[in-house]
Amino acid sequence: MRARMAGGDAGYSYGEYFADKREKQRRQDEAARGFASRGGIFAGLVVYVNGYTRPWDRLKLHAEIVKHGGEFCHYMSGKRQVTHIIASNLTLKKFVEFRNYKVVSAQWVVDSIQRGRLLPWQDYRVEGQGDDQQKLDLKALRATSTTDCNGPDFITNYFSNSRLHLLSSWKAKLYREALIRFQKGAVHLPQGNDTLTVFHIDFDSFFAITAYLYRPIEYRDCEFDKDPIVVCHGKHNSDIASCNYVARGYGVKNGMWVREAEKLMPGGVHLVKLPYCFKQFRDTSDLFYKILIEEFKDEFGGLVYPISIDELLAVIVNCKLDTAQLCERIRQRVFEQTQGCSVSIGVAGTRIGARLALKLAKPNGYKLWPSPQEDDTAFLDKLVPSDIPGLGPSLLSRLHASYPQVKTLLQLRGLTLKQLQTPLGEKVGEKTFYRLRGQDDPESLKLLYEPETVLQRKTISVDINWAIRFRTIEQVDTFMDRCATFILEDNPEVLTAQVTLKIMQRCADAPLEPTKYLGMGRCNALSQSSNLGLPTRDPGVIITELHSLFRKVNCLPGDVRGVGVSLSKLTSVGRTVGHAVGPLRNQPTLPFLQSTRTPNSTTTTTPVENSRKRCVSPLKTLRINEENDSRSQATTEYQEQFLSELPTQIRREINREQAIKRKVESTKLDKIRADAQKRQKAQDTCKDHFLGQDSLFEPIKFQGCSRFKDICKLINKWIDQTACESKGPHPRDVKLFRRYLVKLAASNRTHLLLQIANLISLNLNLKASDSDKEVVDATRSGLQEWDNILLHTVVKILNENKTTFQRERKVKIEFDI
DNA sequence: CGCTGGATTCAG
DNA sequence: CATCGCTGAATCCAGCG
Repeated sequence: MRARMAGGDAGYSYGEYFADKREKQRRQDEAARGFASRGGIFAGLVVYVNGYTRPWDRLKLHAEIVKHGGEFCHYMSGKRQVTHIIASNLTLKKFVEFRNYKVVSAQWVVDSIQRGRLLPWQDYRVEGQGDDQQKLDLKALRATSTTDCNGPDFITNYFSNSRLHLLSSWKAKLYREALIRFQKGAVHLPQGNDTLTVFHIDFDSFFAITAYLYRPIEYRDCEFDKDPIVVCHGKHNSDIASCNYVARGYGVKNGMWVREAEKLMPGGVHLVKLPYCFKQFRDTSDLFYKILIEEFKDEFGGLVYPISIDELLAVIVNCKLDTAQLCERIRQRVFEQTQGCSVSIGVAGTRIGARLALKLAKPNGYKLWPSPQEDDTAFLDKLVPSDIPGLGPSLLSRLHASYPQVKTLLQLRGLTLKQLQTPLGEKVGEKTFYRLRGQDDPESLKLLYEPETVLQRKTISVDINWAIRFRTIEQVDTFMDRCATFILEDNPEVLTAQVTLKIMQRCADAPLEPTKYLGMGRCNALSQSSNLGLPTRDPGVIITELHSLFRKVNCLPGDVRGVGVSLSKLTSVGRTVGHAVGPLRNQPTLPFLQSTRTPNSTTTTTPVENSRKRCVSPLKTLRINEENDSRSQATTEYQEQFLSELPTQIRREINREQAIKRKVESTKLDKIRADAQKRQKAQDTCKDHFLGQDSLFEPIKFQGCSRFKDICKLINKWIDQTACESKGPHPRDVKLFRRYLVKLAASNRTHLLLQIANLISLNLNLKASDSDKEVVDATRSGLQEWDNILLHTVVKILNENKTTFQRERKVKIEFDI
């Protein structure tokens, strides 16, 4: 509207006028650039000039940039992808506005043209100007940037820059894809008496070569075969993700800090530090697998098993081909199609043989391991103990402590099985014993013979141990919520029955800020887990559990340096066979734990499924209320919602056997009391960590228990005992229970209250569906009594504390969007 | 003795 | 400016009934 008024000519707006002007200018630039200078030093750059500049002004800059192949941009429109901004000085406001751009002085253009190549822009970076107060404000504004773990986008942003997350998540992806390939059938798996030829194929310094091939223009001068090259984020305490073989020649190793690597450089040798290029890592890996899966399988009938982003096993059953020739062919194809990445290959009749042969083949070669009949001592002699898979730094040091004289691999092979097992443990000792003899153990053969079992994930988790800094417990809670949400969104099909929280706690004597920027420093790893009883993917249930677990580990928020959330005892919400996440090992026999069918099919919905859905629902109801119209929701309506989910209405399922089992298992109330007293005694003598002076909360006791988990167990036992009797719970016990709940509410621990409500609801649902038709009458009053307690005591107290409850929930809801 | 939960170790 | 120290599995071990 404003544009139309301003423009003199009706129908020709400001926007259109400038669009025309820009287009005209672009055509002029194109012409000025001419044919000869196409591809000049600024090719691919789009430059914007902000304000007054020197030594060249805007006009001169425009002319020169265009002349040398760059594009000139007159306006910072959001759509245009400006790569560089030229300015002499910036107000802080502008600096903030341009913080995601490369802001350089005009001198950068002058010098680049003079030197005939694009100089590193970082050397000409322009900073913002302002007084200290302004700078302080600015600092606060940056603090909320991508390295603030309390920001909403932290996890995503962190992971998109983490090589280790790339490795893990990529492996998960490869496993999923391979699982589908194997489940599709039509794959001829090896049989017990087949002869295998195993090809272990691996890129030579994958990240380094890829980062080199796709390096930014300012690094164009380095050479992969001459210069020591590493991939890293920073310049001092940054991990080296990958280094080329030239760097390895100077003693550089993956995982080393850049500062250490620099120290290894002889005088005059410059260590080239390339930035990551995550997209190309992924694309190159995709291409690698594509080449091997399609071409290799189609031509030679090979099976492909994933190992990692840059590594795989290819297996041919009863192979009659020339393996050396095959290796050359594979290597050549990968090299050509990736335009410069070399892979090495180890070949053997066993996995371990192929693995060891690969060690000898690297870099840029292939090696055939001798057959079992041949002598392998010459091969083993070229390897070192750390080349044996499974022997890492810790176990090697244990070995060294036990046998200081044993240095070489052959000496290691000289040890007996017993001698290996003493320092390494029974299993690892045995595996090592066989590996030293070129033999596979059943464990590692499982991937080849039963891939579906191995490729199936049994736990899923998120771990973040960098940039973790909290001040308040609310921040910890929020962060755990985000972790849980991240996992659930990443695994849309899974249900979990166990959640584990791992906290990295700063060692008491470790400095508040470690050497590494935002690193975790020296820490204790603390973990706690909790069984949920029934598989669920309700964020509310999982989040509440995590809050409770964090309080249990008893770590001050300020000392948290890492957070890990892990879900285990997984099942699938799955529909049919062939799903990525299927039912897993040792499934409990309760009908609830079996995968359900498509939920919206009314004709096939059984009472069992009904009750399962209801089991998880009370919390959901609460959530929906809160999210939709929490303010206007009347208490009565709120209770009605809850009431509609109560088990009395679904007490239709007949399961005599389970009802009997439960009765047999249920214990006497006296025994429960005795247990509680015993625990009380134990607590009086031995100070529980939860009761320590540093405890975040004053402990609240119920029946002599203060640990929330014990209390939950106690409540379950109490229900087990009294719900199936005609009398129901004793009024005095109910009174005590009520008193406990009120205390919980009064101390703002609404999440625990919620957990108890959920726990009782789950238990009652279970009872209701277990009840035999004949005992319904006898059990009705006990169950009804418990329904009453749930509704009129637990939920009532929840309602009375809705304000705190909402405050607590509100934080969570933000992340559910 | 077998089971469970927590800690440690490794690989890539 | 730093900097992006993940994740799943196997194993071990203490404590329990």
